Amino acid sequence: MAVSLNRLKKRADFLRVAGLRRKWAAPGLILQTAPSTDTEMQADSLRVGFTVSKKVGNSVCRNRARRRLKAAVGEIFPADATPGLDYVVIGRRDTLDRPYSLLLQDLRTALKRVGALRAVSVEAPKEAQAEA
RNA sequence: CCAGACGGCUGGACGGUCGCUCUCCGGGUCAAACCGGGGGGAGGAAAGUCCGGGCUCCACGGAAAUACGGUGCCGGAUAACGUCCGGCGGGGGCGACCCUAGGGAAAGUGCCACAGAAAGCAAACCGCCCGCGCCUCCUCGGAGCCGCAGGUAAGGGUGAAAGGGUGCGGUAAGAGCGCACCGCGCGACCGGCAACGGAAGCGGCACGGUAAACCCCACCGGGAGCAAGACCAAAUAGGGGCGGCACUGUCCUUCCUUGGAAGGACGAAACGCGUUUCCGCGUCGCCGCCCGGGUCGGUCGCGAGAGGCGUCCGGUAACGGGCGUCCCAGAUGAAUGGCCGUCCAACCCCGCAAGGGGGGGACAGAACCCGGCUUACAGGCCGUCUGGCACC
RNA sequence: GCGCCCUUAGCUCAGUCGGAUAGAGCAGCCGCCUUCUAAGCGGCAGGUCACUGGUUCGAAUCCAGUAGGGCGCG
Repeated sequence: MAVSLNRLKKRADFLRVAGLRRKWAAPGLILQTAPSTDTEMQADSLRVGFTVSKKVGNSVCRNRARRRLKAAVGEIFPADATPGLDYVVIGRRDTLDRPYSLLLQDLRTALKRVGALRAVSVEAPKEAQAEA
């Protein structure tokens, strides 16, 4: 079943997700997660935010990196990401040149290593919460 | 054909698939959400934010002045400009053409290091020369050393710059002292709207440079910026009003009908929490409705414009005018794309060549809008012109 | 959107209302001292003064334009 995606927009949310330090750095991207604080959110939805800093390049490069990440998230998250969490995807310099198939793999492994991959069953989020 | 100068245009193409945003139509809904279909969707620089405007708010009696900042040959264009066009002066190039912050230094002040005698008003270090004095030599005419008083700016030397240059005359030596030419200053008059150009004649020549040093003169500038500004408006906590329920004691003040109402102070009680007594903490009415300020959020501002294209007319041109035609991005953690395929260029390699292989698009992303400037940029195309070579 | 500042040796900074050799400390190299090292002493080298133009006789300094970096306000 698919999950509906919402956008993370507040600076405070980004800081909160980064502050939990639950992250995985893949060659093409970095993924951070945290339990969502949005109580009104529905059970089958999640929130994603994107960060591409000036280290990546000028505005054309940053825009392109963010669009590729958006496309990758739109392809993978509805089926494979655990709902009820907030995610932050951070672009790197290699996001621009990395082949798209590898970028998708990066996102899957990042979801797995961060403990938010739905295909690994329901155990993973509990472990993650226990660690936190 | 080679080399070069100037101006303009362009800034990959096609297809598949999955998406985003705005809008229109149809369906759907109380209204939305949503579904289907059609259409629009980054740039010449969107950039830097260096100027000029529109727009909005604030301030202000029209405004002027001071301070501060800016501009700075002349004329024109323009809403305006530090922009553009045309012209002038100066410099560079064989040339097409290019560069040029280019007002005022006799309004005043400052500075011109080192070197040099002297650096801004004339002055005189080594020199040169006349005269006088002393001494020496002597072919008895003079020559030389030293000193004193003067005359000089030719020569030497310093410097970025030393108060016109060259030649002839002249003189004790010299000197615009005189003359010729060149330069310089003033300049009647002529041409030009002007900047400026030409120029008879006059002047023996003075008035160094620096204003991107202070400054003077002329002109321009009120301040802030779409996060401007306007509107709608949640939860929570304050403020105000109305109504209902509850309302224990003492004291004080005020008002009115034995009693009650309003406000204030004090303590207690009550209620809630900590299991209870004790003790501690919290509450001083509670509930409902309405009003106002205001935050998150949302809507407007927000794209028909100093607009694009075509054509005609005026103007050397910048530009202006008439007519016709078109509607051409509107996001807000921020859309305009992700992926795949084919092809055409740059570029690299092999080859004398035809060709073959690799490779993969430059700079760069709207944020209220417009006019410029500046900066970045793989390349491609077009036009005008200059110099040279060859041929007719 | 608006306002301001900085760039000088490998590093941290002087010099910034113009004047000819651009300085200081640390670091580096050489020598002295010491059994050796550190410290100390003496010496040496090291600079397109961010870049490009311009003004001036003369520019790190003044002016203009770029590039990079930093700060502040809403």
